Amino acid sequence: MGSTPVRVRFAPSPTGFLHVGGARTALFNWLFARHNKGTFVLRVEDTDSARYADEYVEAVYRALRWLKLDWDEGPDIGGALGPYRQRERGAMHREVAQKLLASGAVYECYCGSKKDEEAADESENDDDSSESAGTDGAIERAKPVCRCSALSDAEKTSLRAKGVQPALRMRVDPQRAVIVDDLVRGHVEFPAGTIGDFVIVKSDGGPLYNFAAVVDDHAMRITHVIRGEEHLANTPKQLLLYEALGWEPPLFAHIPIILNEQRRKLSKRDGATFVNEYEALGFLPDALVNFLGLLGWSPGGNRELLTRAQMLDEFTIESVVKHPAIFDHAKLAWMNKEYLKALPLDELAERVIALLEGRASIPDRIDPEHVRRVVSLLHERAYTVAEIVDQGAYFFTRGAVAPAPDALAKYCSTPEAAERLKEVRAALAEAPPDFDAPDVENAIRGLAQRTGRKAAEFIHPLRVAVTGQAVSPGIFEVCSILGREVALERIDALLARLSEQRAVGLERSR
RNA sequence: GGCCCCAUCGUCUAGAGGCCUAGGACGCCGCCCUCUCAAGGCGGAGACAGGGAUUCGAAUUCCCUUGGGGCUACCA
Repeated sequence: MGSTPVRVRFAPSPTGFLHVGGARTALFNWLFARHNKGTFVLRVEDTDSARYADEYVEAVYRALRWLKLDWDEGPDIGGALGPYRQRERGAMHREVAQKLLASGAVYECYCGSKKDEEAADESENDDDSSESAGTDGAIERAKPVCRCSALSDAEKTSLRAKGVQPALRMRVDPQRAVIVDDLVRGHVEFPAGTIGDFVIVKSDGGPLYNFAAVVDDHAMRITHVIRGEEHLANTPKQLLLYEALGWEPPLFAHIPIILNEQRRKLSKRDGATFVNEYEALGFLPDALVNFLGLLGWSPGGNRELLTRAQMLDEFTIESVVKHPAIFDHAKLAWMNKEYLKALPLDELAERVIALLEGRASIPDRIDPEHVRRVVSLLHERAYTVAEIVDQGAYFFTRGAVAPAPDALAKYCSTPEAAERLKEVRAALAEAPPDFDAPDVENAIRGLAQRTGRKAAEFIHPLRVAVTGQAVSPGIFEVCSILGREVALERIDALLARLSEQRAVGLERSR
């Protein structure tokens, strides 16, 4: 088909942990590359020294690896078109900048940063507010015109003598228009007048995003730039650069942004937003990938649960939707639950143990065989691995459990409940030595039959006794897994507590 | 403010002029099962933002309005 092999890149800026939005962008790039048998490049955009932190580069690798999105070229593994860390590409950036300066496409600008300007502004004027509208003063403020393009050589040298270092500014013809033919958005036209002469190299010599991205994408022979929609407005600037350089631009695909429940760009305040947080909460990477893949893309039809292979097989840019998507935690949770249910018990048990072992105080009952049995009961009741650990806390320790107040109130508030519990205790004490689930069941059902009561009358207090909670998996299995010794011990503990409470209650009512 | 993008159930989406009295999934509600909770089964409520135009026919095309979002840095 296409004569040129596909090359795409994911170019995160390591100023924080990998965001789910970034992960989704990485995923789409990866899917596109793999679907087209192309190359997936990882490039680290670390030119903003103010915000960049080295540890975050590692965090990005880690998150990507956890998601199993493998890259073919990158800072860690190298590649023919490196280096893949933007700050190591300074020489090339400078060279291209010089070329642009020599051709007259850019000019030196001595205005100083906008920040300085604003600071100066604030100290003077203000308060002429609204009424100056309509005059061209208002227009000028909206899009300040830089006059440096008209500076004479003499003026430049004198400025430089004063120690003013110039930035490099792109000359943009305000009359023209720039057209972006986007793979997902179609034909988009930008009046260049609204772009203005933009800076490509800071006065300290550092390249700016739009410039560095163009130079690097070209050098790395990127064929398709797949990135978030927030970059759509940057694209005309980059296209202008390609044009000035005489380079053929890549194809662009701007994928919809991910919003929070408030319809805002996802931010830290929206609960978990970083990939590593999902890892820590016990989400499964395949589930996250499945969920993220369906945010802004659909294979068509009614399928929801897709394997990586299926996604990879069917992914096309054309089927990416245009509208933003809200990150729905409830649906992710459901999806994770589905993956949890499908996960082999051994593997789930390993994950549970890993989580348990990471706890400050490691519980005393986490041998693999035992955990496997526990997990077989809990794996279809929990949304995350972390939930299994929490819900099953009473399984991982031999000691007594503190009953939850609501459970106590619901099932153990009457003297009858204590009576039933005593009877259960006796019945369980006499159950067959294997103490497997049917043994427990027979013991309790038999007891119910003998006494003419409903099994539930025995089961509920028993559940509170052995789990401390009003809800749990089937009680017969729970007791069996816990073992007779632990079960009886916990029943005794509750019984003791109940009679104590009763004594206090009588005391009070006196 | 300016420029740009977007617009189907609460949410993710299917839908590329008649197949749509708009389908699926999550969530929600009810019933069944049942020792509680899940799981499972069955059923239910729930959307084409509004207005024009084109057409025999519009969720699907065009225009306007409204609404939402993004960008507007010597950040990326």
